[in-house]
Amino acid sequence: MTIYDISEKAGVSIATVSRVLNGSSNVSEKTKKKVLDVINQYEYTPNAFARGLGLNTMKTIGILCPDSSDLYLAKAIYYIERKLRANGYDSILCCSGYDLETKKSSLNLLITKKVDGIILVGSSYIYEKDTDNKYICDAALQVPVMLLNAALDAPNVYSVVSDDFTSMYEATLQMINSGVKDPLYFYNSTSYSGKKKLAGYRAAMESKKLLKSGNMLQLYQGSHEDVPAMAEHLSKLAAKGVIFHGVIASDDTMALGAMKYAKENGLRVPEDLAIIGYNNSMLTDCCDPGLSSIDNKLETLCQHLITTLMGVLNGTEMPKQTLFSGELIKRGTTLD
Amino acid sequence: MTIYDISEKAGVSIATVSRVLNGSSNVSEKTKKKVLDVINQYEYTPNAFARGLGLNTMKTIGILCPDSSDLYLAKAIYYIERKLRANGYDSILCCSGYDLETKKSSLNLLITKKVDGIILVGSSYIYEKDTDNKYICDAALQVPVMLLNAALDAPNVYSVVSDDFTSMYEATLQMINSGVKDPLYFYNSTSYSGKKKLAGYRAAMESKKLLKSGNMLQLYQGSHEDVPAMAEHLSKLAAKGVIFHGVIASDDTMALGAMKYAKENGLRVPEDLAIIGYNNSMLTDCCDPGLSSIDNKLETLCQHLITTLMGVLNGTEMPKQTLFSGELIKRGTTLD
DNA sequence: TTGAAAGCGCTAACAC
DNA sequence: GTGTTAGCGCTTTCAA
Repeated sequence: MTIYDISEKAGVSIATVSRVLNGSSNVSEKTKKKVLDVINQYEYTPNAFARGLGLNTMKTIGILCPDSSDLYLAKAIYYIERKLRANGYDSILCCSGYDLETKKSSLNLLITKKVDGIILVGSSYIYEKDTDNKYICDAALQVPVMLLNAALDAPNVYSVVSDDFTSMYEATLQMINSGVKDPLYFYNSTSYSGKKKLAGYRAAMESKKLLKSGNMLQLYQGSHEDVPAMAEHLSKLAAKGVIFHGVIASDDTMALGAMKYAKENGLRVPEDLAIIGYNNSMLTDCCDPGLSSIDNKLETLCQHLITTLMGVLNGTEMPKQTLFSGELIKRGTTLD
Repeated sequence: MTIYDISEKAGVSIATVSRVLNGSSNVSEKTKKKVLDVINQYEYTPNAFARGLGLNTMKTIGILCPDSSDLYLAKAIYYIERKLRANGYDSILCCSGYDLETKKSSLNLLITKKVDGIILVGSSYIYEKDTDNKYICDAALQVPVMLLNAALDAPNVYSVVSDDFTSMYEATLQMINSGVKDPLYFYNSTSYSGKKKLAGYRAAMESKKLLKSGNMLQLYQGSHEDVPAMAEHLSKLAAKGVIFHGVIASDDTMALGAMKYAKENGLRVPEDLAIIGYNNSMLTDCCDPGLSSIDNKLETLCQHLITTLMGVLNGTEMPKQTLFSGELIKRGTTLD
């Protein structure tokens, strides 16, 4: 069933059918009804490819993320997909992995598919070296590129980020002020946002003249989901004689690693070991006591990102970068 | 830049360019190189819409799931997306929610987009009443429909399921045999697979003549991620005088609810309360002791589902339904 | 208010 | 081994 069939059965031209289909005003009520009746009768739907070819768009946005099964990224994808759909856009999902090369090829693939815009989910897409970020600038030559939780100053690239520096800075201060003078920073990523968080911790510690040893900065490099391995990392550290009465983790999973370490070593939480996580995910309620964690307002970020993207696609001038602040949600793993 | 531009610059016809593009053998090495050089020089990529229009396919599969942020579904989507891509297919992700009406419209949307096949992720798409499943049969009139963890006997519908009945049956027996004579079944879904699990529990209990009260079947109806509410559900139950020394949960999150209940009520796990979860997710390592859980081989299921879909798309005869068995992974929350 | 016709960029059948 | 040409189904300008 094509537009020709409908036009024939309705006794009008294909142009008129097209007008009805696209809600053009220049059609008499009478013809409109006639056409609509035929369309409904035959349950006709226009061919999306032909329409795409004519309009040069299929109203589709490419979502690129390193790993859609990651708790945090999955949540982001969920929000983004829903909000895109509410704006009449579809989303092509593409998991790129964490390698620069596979990221590049995934991004190119998306471009090839003629998406109207691209959303890079997570901070891992931005690299330290400018030359490593060129692949994003290249993509932005074709379609607008949106960054969630990462920032890059380049034409046609828009960034929506959480103020990880300040969140971490304040969380660290709060822990120090509650009496923990030796909080350890436990992280697993040196991505764009990873660096901001680390800097926030450092700044807080240095403002109190408490950063005395590099041992307080612990980079865990195993699997992002392997809680026992995280716990073991801390156990080994303690066995080496490093002393800490608090852990500030770069995400909730890492914080659970600290929880497990505490349990295994007979430490009371928060009295012997205070813990703060990041992301305020469902994991915060999965342990006992509940995990204090930083809420970085993911849904707000996603909402804003989509709003910005829609504006850009409409040709409206939009802010190149937007920053939202986070908030520490206190549960049972912090003192005070 | 179109195929015409390339053909002109290379001094050949568009048919030849098309042949080179599609790896047709009937092109001399010399012309091939000539064309390829021009293509590379101008970084030409064919227009996907035009190709889609001609071939009537964009090699895209629609993935429908109720909630892509759900731990289990997110994992499934991840596997599916990767395996599709490995087979040269893209995926359009669409979150439908849990309502029948929104499921219907999401499914139709996907059809409208002319996807080559549709994957329904999770058992919530299948209803008790046959008439409620008609929307799936309708969709299957257009494109093959794959069901993950649900089954429906209809033309052009293919099902890949985990043997939840047997898994639950054996898990229950194992708990009974370890000495727990009053395990409670704690569930939150009456979906296709939810029913299978429940039936497995019942069968095991009845085989041992242990199912004495409906109180042993506890349906929790709150948020799927609200662990404290789950714990509270059990606390209230215990307060009412219902006695149980084991909990078999329909997923790991529910099991964590039981863990929290135990903690809050000073019960030792597994001595006073044995617990078994389902899905063998990352949550199993998020608590102390580690959660015993049923591994339903999600990656295997997904792999098989994609293989089947690819076969169907190639016109190969494929099994309409495939069943995989699960396995109880014992950790610290079970006796014996 | 309506219709005719020219693209949109590609594939594939057919001719040479 | 290569070129010609007829679609694929729609949108949109231009005439009427």
